[in-house]
Amino acid sequence: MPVPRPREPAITRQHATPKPIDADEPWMRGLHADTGYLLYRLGLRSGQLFNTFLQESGLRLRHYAVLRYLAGSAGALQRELSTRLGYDPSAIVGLVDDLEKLDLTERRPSPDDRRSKIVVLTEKGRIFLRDTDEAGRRVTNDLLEPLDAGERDALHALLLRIADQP
Amino acid sequence: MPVPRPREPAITRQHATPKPIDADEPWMRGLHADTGYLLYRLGLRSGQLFNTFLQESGLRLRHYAVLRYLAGSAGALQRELSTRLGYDPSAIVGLVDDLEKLDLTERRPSPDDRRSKIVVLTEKGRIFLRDTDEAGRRVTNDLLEPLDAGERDALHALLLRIADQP
DNA sequence: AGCAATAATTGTTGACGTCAATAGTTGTTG
DNA sequence: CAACAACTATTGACGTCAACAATTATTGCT
Repeated sequence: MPVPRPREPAITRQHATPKPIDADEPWMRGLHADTGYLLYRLGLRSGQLFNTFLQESGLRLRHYAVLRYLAGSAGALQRELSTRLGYDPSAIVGLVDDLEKLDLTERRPSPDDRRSKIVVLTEKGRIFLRDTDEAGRRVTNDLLEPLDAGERDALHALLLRIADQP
Repeated sequence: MPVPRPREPAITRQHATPKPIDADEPWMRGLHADTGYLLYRLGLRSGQLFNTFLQESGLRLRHYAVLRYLAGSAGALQRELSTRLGYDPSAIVGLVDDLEKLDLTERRPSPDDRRSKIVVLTEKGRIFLRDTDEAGRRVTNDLLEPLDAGERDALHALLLRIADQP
């Protein structure tokens, strides 16, 4: 017996005035009319590319996110990783476990708070990041192939502005 | 007994020359140093935003993608949806099932091939797209808040160039 | 007629997000 | 200072969902 897949989909708003549909309205112009949705779609593609190049090392994008963050901060509480990367605290546990098993990171006790643990990159972790960085850049180059150098910089700058709001 | 979580992560490449690590190398500059990864991250955020506004109608982003695509093509084989949207054929089945249950789309038999089915937007589907379009634009406006109108256009143009490669 | 290729579909498996519960630790406050 | 609330990391359970393999019906090739 087929269980209903999402929890009972239903259209809430009903329209009193069923205006005629105009095929030239902006919302009718195909998949990529909206910047936000376009961004989502490209993000998917980028993520998939990164995943394929990462999988040869046995890690996934989530692990990479942790490593990447640690590269910029030289030590972070797990709590910090959770909030900054947007993963559940319980997810961080497993990720750091995996990284630790590979000697890419290390858990150190916090001096001022015995509850917290500080996750730091090991030397091996830094080497790993350096080595995979080239592969990552190749993926990005592939993705941004239609743009020239100046356009890529412009894009990066614009994206950074969007990313840097809390 | 704790089962190993991913299938045994392992670093393949080993380095013979352990060069010293320079903290100013580009790959050490934190999370958003790479455009591709930054794109992935923003895509995630954008997707989450879209999902929250969609969830009031019981649909998710994938459903929206199908509707959006159909809006631009006036009828598509499921196979076509699969390849163009990048979802597995088996995923399309469920998505179209859901949309059909809401009378937003309709499966019609293909005249020349009895294996294929043509998915088309119903009138209700078009109305749904029109109604949700405004909400979608609000989401995008929110996301692109730090950019002015000209910059948004520039960003959209750049992203389109990237998206329009096969 | 026989056989490979294709479209939609089903089933299965593993990852993932969410939520609740716990142990150890800290800070607060009555 | 003792009781209690808040917080950190962790574990466990549950439902959802996406990727992959296998199946069925149909088509095209030869």
